Amino acid sequence: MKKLTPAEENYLKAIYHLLEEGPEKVSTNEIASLIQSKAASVSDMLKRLAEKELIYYKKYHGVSLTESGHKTALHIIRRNRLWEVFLVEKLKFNWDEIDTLAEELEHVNSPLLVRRLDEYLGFPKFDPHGDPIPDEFGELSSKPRIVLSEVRSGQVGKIVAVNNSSAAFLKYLDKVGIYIGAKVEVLDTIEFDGSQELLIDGQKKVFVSKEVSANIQVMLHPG
Amino acid sequence: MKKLTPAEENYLKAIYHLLEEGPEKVSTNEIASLIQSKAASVSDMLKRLAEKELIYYKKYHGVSLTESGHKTALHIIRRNRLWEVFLVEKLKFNWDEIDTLAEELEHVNSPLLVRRLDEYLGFPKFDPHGDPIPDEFGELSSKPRIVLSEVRSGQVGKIVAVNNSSAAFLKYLDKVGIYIGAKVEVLDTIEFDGSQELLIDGQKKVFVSKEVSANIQVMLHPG
DNA sequence: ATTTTTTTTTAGATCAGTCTAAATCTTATT
DNA sequence: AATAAGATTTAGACTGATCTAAAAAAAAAT
Repeated sequence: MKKLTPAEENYLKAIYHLLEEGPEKVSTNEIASLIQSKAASVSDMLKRLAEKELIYYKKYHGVSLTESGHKTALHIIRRNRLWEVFLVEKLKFNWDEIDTLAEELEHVNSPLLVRRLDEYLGFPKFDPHGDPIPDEFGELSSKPRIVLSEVRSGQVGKIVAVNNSSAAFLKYLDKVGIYIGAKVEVLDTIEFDGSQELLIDGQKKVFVSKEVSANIQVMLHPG
Repeated sequence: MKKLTPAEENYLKAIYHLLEEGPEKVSTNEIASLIQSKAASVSDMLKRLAEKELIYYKKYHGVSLTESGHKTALHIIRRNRLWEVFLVEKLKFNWDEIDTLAEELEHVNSPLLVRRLDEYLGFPKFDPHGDPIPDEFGELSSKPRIVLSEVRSGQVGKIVAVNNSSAAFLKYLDKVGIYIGAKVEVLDTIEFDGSQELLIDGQKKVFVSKEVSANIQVMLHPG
């Protein structure tokens, strides 16, 4: 486990996030578009990451993470999300201002610093976006929460939290029958605007905009 | 005031620190030895910094900071020292563990982040080493404190604080006649081990080890 | 005032990271 | 199955940052 450059860390993180969406391979172009670079640059980097045994890479056939790459990605994500908590909880940033800052802070790689920060923040389990924070061993301590807008059609989950507690928002949820603990199935996602058709508790169908679904946290495969 | 690379920031900071020692020009070799690189690398970088009008640079004749370079250096130092305070005050690091971490954190350059951090820390005026923290405008809010071990022979100052408040340390200071407010002149510094011969209040001569003098803060040119 | 020593700069390489443009491989279409 | 379309990789170039070795300039010593 040698030290990685910030660029290498960013690629790993991107691959992890793309794999999170479901597929077991991600393509060069997908990575390029996510990290806003060009396919040629990605190709280059993939060779380096493969050499370090952080990814499985077969030319022209996409990549996936090795055990080591997966663990490393989770450590990077851990740092990122702990800093996000710090920025929001301690420095009073809004949760929409923290992404670029956390992206920079996450590359300061000192296990001791991360441990102390974690402790200082009270060992938070979720970041301000509702995403889970991996523990010191790269383990997600609980079933991952996911934002409803990122749940794919056909998947079923349970609503566990909202990211926006304004009166207007909560009143709206109440009106359409969405509440914490409700079972929710995504029936359809409109690609054009990201809006979704939902089935609440197996009975009521509702249509919600992406602005709404992006503020609702879901736990997949509820018991 | 465009964004600088971490390397550029490190060079600026190094030049600033060397100029702080008194001279109005610093040499390529001095910089190289401070930042642990080679003269050739420094030469290269100096060209770039001169191009950006951060330093005055005349080949073979050393460098000094321009107004803009000076201000920039102070901003970098501000970030560095605020993070040092954070690491010690909030994350409970010892003041000897923070240097490399602060070196990395200082390169995250976001004015808003720095302002919020400053506020969160209660607008500290000195870092854990006793060095002053420049304000938002790059101004040192008070006469700079300096650690006694860094005072050169011949200079005179006033003792203003100690960094170590252990009973054993304070008892020792008392015994040799060192106290807060005492006038101190550095008569001699032994290069071998950094120990110093001091003249306290123009009367008493004492010999102190570097471990001792590194824990004593002095204000130069007392009134 | 030469010569020697030291310091500094240049020249030329290397590495990481990126790009554009061209070549190559895969996949979809006919 | 041949070809066109699309994705991916290579080739070659550039920037930033570094290095070693050689050349050049300044300072010190004779």
